[in-house]
Amino acid sequence: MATIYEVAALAGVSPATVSRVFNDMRVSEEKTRAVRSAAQSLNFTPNRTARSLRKQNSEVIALVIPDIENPFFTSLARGVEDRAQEAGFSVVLCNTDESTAKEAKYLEIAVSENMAGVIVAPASDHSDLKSVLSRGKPIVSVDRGTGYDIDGVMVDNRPAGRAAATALFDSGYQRVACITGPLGIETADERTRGWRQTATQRGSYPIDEYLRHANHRVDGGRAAMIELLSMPEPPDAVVATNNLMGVGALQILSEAGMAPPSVGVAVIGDLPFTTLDPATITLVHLPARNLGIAAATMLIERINGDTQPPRTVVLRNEISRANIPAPTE
Amino acid sequence: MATIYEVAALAGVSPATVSRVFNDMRVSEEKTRAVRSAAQSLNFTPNRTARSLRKQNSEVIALVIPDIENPFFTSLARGVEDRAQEAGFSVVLCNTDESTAKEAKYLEIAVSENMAGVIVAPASDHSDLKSVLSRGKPIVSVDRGTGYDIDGVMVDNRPAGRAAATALFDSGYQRVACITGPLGIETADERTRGWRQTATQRGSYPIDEYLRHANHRVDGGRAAMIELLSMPEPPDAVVATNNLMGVGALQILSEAGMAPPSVGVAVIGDLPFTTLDPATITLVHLPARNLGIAAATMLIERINGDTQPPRTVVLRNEISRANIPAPTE
DNA sequence: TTGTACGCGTTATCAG
DNA sequence: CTGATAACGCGTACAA
Repeated sequence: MATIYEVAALAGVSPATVSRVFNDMRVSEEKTRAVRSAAQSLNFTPNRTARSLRKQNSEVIALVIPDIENPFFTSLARGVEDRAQEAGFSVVLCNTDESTAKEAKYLEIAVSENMAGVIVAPASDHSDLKSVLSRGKPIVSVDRGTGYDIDGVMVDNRPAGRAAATALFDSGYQRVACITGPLGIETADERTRGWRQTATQRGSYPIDEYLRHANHRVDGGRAAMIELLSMPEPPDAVVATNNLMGVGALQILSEAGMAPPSVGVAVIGDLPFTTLDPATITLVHLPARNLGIAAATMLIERINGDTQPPRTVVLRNEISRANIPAPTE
Repeated sequence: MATIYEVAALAGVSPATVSRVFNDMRVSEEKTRAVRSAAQSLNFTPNRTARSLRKQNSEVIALVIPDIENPFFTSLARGVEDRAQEAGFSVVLCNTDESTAKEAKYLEIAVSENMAGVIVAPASDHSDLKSVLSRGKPIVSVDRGTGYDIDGVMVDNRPAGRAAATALFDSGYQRVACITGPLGIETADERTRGWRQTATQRGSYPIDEYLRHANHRVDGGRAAMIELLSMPEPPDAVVATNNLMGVGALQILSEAGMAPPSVGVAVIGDLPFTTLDPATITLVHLPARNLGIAAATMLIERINGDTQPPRTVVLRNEISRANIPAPTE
């Protein structure tokens, strides 16, 4: 691996001049050409580690997410990437697998690798961001809150929960259950509250018996749906507070021959890889990609020196509502 | 951000000793404690950039993939991560968006950030890996070949194409079309050859008229399926050579009221987020996660100094065959 | 415009 | 076992 010294020697200039060529500083035409051709023939590339050590920063931003197998987060990642590319940043993804330990490790890596900044979708509401904050690195949270006073971009979760439940009641369903995520994950908790609010208003059944906590994946949704179906008086509709659990619930219903609209289903999030008839199911769309774009935009502003007080931006979500009457009992 | 010097000063030892403490070298009990508590109170963490510059390597491996929104690759990523974690490596993901330019950039970053090695699922069959190879960095390719003589792990693509087509003919379908990826992507080309072989043997129709090239995503599958359906004599079955195009084809068929088994569908790859009845559709399962595990295993061997000649391992895939007779015409 | 020389934070070498 | 010191490869005052 060639260094600027070797390039300098070959080009007959000083190392500093080589450095200048690769940093767009004033260098005469002539020497520039000499340096470039020398670099070419040695196939030299500036060593980012050294550069980063010297300049105390780099052009890459870290995106830390809890589940890389969830299309919601990959879509968010695309948003971040697209925005970052425009601004000349590269982005590396770190998957925490919903573990605050792995999360802490990746955050640690991000700062000690001198990355320009980090965007984190926290694994839980007690994620530890101190390693980043104490170093004054720019950071913004997406999707979930953190308990720290930092930039963040979220969706309005409670209204999403309300919208999902309301759509189901409006269609004529009577007992609307809810499959939600683990306790301590803000998005799940808030969506659940939204569901509970409207269920309390519009339903006349023991609401909290129809609430199930599951892991945020397909198998969680499956297990919860099975439980619900085995109740003495099963629900006739269900709200899933994220996409994957929605898929799980739908799978179980399909396998039981109770696919919508036989049992009503509303999902908060998108189902990009299904072949379902969109008319039979209520989707509360989450703007995952825009979440990523917004987060990247804020982060880049901070990296460029923006110093205003922390902001939280809330993106609206839109419902694509099924208008299927529930089957009369 | 504290340095070993500050820690050393506070602990009353030399910087070298601090370094030794953080590298598990022989240091007396006493000084070790002093250093640790000093480090604690300064909340010091070794600077990875400096360490990496000095040691000329790091503990992170780069995984470069063409489409982070494709569940096949995220599943592969999980395999890589799980294996890497065990061995004490962290992995960062880089999304090339099927662009050899972005790919080259990320490979460049990987080497110039002194990463331990890279696993790449090449964006095309003329991907440029020179930046990595010329530096002697360990590298292994997954899923797709490269034209370089390096370690690789693949699936047996042609048999997969044959299996998909065969299952459809066996079910009684007559005109089996094929929706495949862009030319120049080895996996797609090979699977197409497999389809063509059996179609030539078992079909009596102008085979190549029933071949469509599409991008590797859902919209590609949709567009291709629409084209096929608008033929004067449409196919009565179709092979999709990857998961996303399969989803696209299925969406169009569902929307047209021609869902399987009305029109036969075989997909090479898995459909993790569908709610389809698995019995109506033929899946040639691809061991994405195992691909990742195998690749990571090989890479780590190289990182640890293994120096045998490059190997290619081929993973078998298994068919989950639908046994639905085609509707009689 | 160009060159010299120092430092970014660590680890490795060499004495002690 | 411990300490001083020289790299690792680059960017940037400072001087010319």
